[in-house]
Amino acid sequence: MSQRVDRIVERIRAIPEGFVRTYGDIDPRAPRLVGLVLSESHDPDLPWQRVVRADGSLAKGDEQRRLLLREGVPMRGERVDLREARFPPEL
DNA sequence: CGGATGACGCAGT
DNA sequence: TACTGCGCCATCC
Repeated sequence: MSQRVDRIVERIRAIPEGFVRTYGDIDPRAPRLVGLVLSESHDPDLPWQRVVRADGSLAKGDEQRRLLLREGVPMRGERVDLREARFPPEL
């Protein structure tokens, strides 16, 4: 796989429990690729539920919502409260 | 070598 | 807030 994909996987792995990051935080130039990687990966150690859209909405609906609530991620309705739960993007 | 396609982002309306 | 259009990058055809 490309090193770009490796970087994406690394960054997803690095998201701590109770926090989330957006597709754009993980790869600003290719957010859609982030989604593709997640959809293809079957790795149980990849915390896929911690990757959300830029507005806090969830790509995987209810299941994702349950998992996030279970690890204490603050929600506002159907979306994650990013002001509280966003893990800082690297500069 | 185009063209379409995704767990998307952003600006404009 | 919702919807639209266009940009983005690796892949697949």
